[in-house]
Amino acid sequence: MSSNIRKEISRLNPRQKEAVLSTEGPLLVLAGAGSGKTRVITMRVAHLIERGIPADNILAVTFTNKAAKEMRARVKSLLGKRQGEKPLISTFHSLCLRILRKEIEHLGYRKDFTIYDTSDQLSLMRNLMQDVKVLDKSFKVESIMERVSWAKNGMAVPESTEETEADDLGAISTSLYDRYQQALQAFNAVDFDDLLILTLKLFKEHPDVLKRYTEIFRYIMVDEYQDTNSIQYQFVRLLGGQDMNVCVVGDDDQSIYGWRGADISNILDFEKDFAGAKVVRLEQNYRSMGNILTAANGVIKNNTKRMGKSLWTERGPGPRVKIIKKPGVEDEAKWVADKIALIRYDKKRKYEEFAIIYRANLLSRPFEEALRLERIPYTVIGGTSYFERREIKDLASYLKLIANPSDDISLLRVANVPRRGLGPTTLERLSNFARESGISLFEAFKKSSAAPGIKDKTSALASEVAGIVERFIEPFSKKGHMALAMKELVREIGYRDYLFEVFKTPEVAVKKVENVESFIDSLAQYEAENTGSTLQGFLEAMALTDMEEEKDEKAMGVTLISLHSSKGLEFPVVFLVGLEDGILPHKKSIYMEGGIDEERRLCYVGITRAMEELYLTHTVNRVKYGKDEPSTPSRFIEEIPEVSIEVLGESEILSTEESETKAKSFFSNIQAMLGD
DNA sequence: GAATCACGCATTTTT
DNA sequence: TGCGTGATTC
Repeated sequence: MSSNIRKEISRLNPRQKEAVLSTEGPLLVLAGAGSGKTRVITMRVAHLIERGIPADNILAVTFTNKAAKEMRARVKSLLGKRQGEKPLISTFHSLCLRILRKEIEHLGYRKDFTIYDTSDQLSLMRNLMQDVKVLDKSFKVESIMERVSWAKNGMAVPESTEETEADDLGAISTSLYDRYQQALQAFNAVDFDDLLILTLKLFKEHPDVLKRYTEIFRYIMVDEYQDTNSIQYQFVRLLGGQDMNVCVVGDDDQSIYGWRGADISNILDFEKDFAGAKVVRLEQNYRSMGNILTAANGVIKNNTKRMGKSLWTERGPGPRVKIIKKPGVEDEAKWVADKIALIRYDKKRKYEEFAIIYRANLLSRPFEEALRLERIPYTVIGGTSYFERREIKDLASYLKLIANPSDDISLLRVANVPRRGLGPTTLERLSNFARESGISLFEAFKKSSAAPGIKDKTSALASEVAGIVERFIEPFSKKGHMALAMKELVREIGYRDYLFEVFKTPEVAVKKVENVESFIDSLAQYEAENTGSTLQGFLEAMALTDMEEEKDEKAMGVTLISLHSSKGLEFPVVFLVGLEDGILPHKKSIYMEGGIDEERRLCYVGITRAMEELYLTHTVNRVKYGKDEPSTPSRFIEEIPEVSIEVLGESEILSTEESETKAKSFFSNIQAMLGD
């Protein structure tokens, strides 16, 4: 049965094999783009199991659910008949949640805490700002929340922020930091940051607990190590224990999340930080043709702080990378659309084989228009296009409240949903009442008749809300009856009518009602799939995994995607568009320390998405916020070795390379015809 | 409470 | 330029 794995391993290249077989001690696998990284990780897991390591002692950590899911599937198929062996493959956040659910009482928290997602965080912060009366328009809740998050993660404020307001923003953020954290505790809630921070705290303050986990997770693997922040780094170190059988896999050249806390020095300093570490470089690329790799290597070698790596391939050089200059954005977009139509016809490619990749989502517009004009199907990935799921949030807040009545933020959210006459003034008064009496808002709702300034009628409404919540606690705790309870809840609060009342256009309202239905369905599905299903469990799954993720895979037509989201994907034909100074590198990054380097990595990520053909486009004039402004080609274009590129002028459609092959085939066709 | 207007803002994104 | 937000008005 395990010969299957051995056979698979024998097919690996020498470097890959080394990475798979080096199981003891710290190991850094520098996995270049397209070097078969996932293959190596999954095979390493399989190999450990085959070697007799109990699956329970193996942990693989990823950043996204998608990555975890894929890895699980691949390990499963590798293990063949030994599928009963299930190593833990999880995201950082789910792993920490798992640990906290068991251990958080060591830190003085309650076990049944609620998880606050980004929008909960923002509502909470908004409330706090109102309390402190810093509802100064000059500061966005988002920027304050961002600062607080940095502080929580022990991160220094980035150098570049404009000095003047930086101090004020900093001061306000620090003043809100404590209040925010206290509020979370009072609401029996933790945010995404806390999941990691508290677990780290737990390990630091309770060596006995840490010891238990180091004894369980004897072999650890971390994917996308270049994206780890300081907390995650410390977490990995601690969990590594004495043995330090820690294998981190990543690519410093693809570190593009510095702006949200990822610390590239984690991977750069790995050898120094983990004594006796071994480094394996995966440089053979199985994705791209030679010229594309030459271009990628040429660009990235201009970064100074890096481990050093050069991609190569056994495939031929392939066509050269084309550089296209167009007068304006419409010309650029039209050219790309035309080119796609042409290549599709000439080379019998599917639309799905093309991608248009840009630095910022707002650059997608002209391309969407050009594609629509030519009737070319496309899918835009990411951006704000995801529909506003207000209805889901509303209902989820009810559920959160039922699971945890101390959750003031959720109560505030649903108090007047559907509208029942509990306006801002009433909520303000009840909040004050709660604060002064040292009780939760929920308790205040129940005792609202005692609150100052609340009329009897209003008080009745408030206690009715509390009543609904209380009445549903029991039905939701009954095994296998949650979906039913949910339906009942929707009916009881008259949520459908509310949706039709709020959304004027019936089509929109119908859509919303459908979303509600599918939300109930997903709850039913959750119940069906999980034997020990609980409301808390469902809410967790909801917070930690995107319920909609399943359907984004069936992207149809040409893919339009940002550079960031394109990481990890590949396409036969890639158009990297808007390659101009100010866009890539982005003008805001220019003044940030290490900003240009990160932009260069972004460019590298873009280039390495292409398998066969790569087109880099830029314009002479670009419309920016309505105004036409002259643009300069990206400095990164100059860094591409000339041997690998061919520059097309403003009016050319075909490169000389392409004209030549076209001419050749034209002549051979003529000859064939004459021969007949 | 809804409709309208003026204003300001405008990378990148996952859990 | 175009969108989303918050204020203003009926």
